[in-house]
Amino acid sequence: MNETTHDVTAVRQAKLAALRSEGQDPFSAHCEQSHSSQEAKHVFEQDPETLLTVSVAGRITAFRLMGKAAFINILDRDGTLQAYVSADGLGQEAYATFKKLDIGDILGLTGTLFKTQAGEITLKAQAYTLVAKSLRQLPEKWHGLSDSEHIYRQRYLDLIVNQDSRKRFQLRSRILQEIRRFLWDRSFTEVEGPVFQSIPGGAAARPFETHMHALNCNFYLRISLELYLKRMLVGGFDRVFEMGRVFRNEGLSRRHNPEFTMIELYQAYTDYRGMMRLVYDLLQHLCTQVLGSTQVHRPDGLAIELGGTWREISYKQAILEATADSQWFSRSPQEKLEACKKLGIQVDPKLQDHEITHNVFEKCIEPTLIQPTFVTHIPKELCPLAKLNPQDPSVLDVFELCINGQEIAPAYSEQNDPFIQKTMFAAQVGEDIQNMDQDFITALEYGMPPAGGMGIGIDRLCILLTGAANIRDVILFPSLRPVGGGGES
RNA sequence: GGGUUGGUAGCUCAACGGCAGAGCAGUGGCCUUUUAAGCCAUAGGUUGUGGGUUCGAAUCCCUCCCAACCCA
Repeated sequence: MNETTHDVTAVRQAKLAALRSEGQDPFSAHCEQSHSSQEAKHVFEQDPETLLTVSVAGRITAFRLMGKAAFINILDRDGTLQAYVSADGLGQEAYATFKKLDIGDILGLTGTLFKTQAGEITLKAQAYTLVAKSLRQLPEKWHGLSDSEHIYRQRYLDLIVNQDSRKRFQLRSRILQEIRRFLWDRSFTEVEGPVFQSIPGGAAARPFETHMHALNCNFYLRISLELYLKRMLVGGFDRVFEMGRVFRNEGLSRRHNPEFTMIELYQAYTDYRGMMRLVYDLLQHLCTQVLGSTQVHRPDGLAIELGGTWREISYKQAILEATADSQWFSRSPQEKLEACKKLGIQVDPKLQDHEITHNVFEKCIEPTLIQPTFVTHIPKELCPLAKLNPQDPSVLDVFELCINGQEIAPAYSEQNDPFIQKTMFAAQVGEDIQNMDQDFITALEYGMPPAGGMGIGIDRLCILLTGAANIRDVILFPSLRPVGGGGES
């Protein structure tokens, strides 16, 4: 190398050019992978005597060169494998070329397995193929990447060098897999509703708007999965679920990303009580199948126990306890606002009566619900899609499952009376009658079976189960402002 | 939207008004059981951006950009 040795990219491009001039393809398409790193270790442990030839492939993450031999670490989908590469094994000529490889290059390696003096299962290389020359320098091996912006913008680097991150996203995939398996085992059908909706229903949230040229009209991105899954109930799919992305054009925070993943499921001929059992069983399934434990730990070390019996409390009871006021629900809005001040929470005085109470729930109660808690029977004003409780028609036959100070899963006895549903919608949309999903009412008029329904925030569930501190730690590519501050102000 | 903190070599971090440094990575050597390999040598900087104060600015002040945390 010459005067440009300080520029790593230039050095590597020179190496690339040298390989090409020798007639080698630095991006060879051919590479055999008979075993992953962990599979290779496993077969060796099963039978250390037989000299089995294996082919592994992956990225060089460490290069320890010692004259006529070198140890390298190869990173692949399930971990790392050490390889021992020597002039003896490869031949003088191939070894001379091998020595010029870099950390970051992707290789295929073929050889036999052995155990080093230090006891590590290692591949003794007989041949290698360079399949991708890396032209850029990887982040440091020991500290990895720690700059959060860098981690989110170039997640691929985070995944290469930060093993915690790699494991967390593998765990997320396992969680999704086991949720599906759990529901498939209970005869649920997975379906897919529309992302573009002319009336974004099923929740109260500010939607994203977009224009569809083919139909020359505006659509919203869905904010919930609910109304189309209920149409599936009408259509006779009496156990359905959808797991997918929903979009809410609201704030970003430690707990919110504008696009996030939800699962919603609907089971006919049951109710919110059935959903309680289902979500409990689901969490037990995830604990045993994915975590191997019913206990999870937050970043601050606090333990959350997901086994055993979960606490259940009614919304009203929770409010009475939090406010220490047995007459709370007969107080005037002014009295409630005064009480909120004493509780130390800021509440917008323009809010309606039930919204003031709900502020108490969100700010004083929900954050304290660390261990799993079913909060049942929320006031009817908070949701238009659930059935009223027959004994107390001011509340709904619903629960919100709270864990880790967050709402993880709301579930309802679903409203299937088209007259009540229409009244509830009308109260919600007020004058904006065109914002009512009339086709949904029509569907209910054909008859929807009684059903229990539930939504689970997958990202929050992953935060809980992986012990993550931030929603961005469980979303591969979280929403960020484009580099250079693109877009309007 | 408000407040706080941060942005320095490829990465992780020092320097906090007076010559911009270290470790790893890189480059050139030595080294056939290492594993944050080791030893010797060596290159690498428009200190996020634009302005200001100053004899002198990475450092102090202001604008803007990006991010994190807290609050709304």
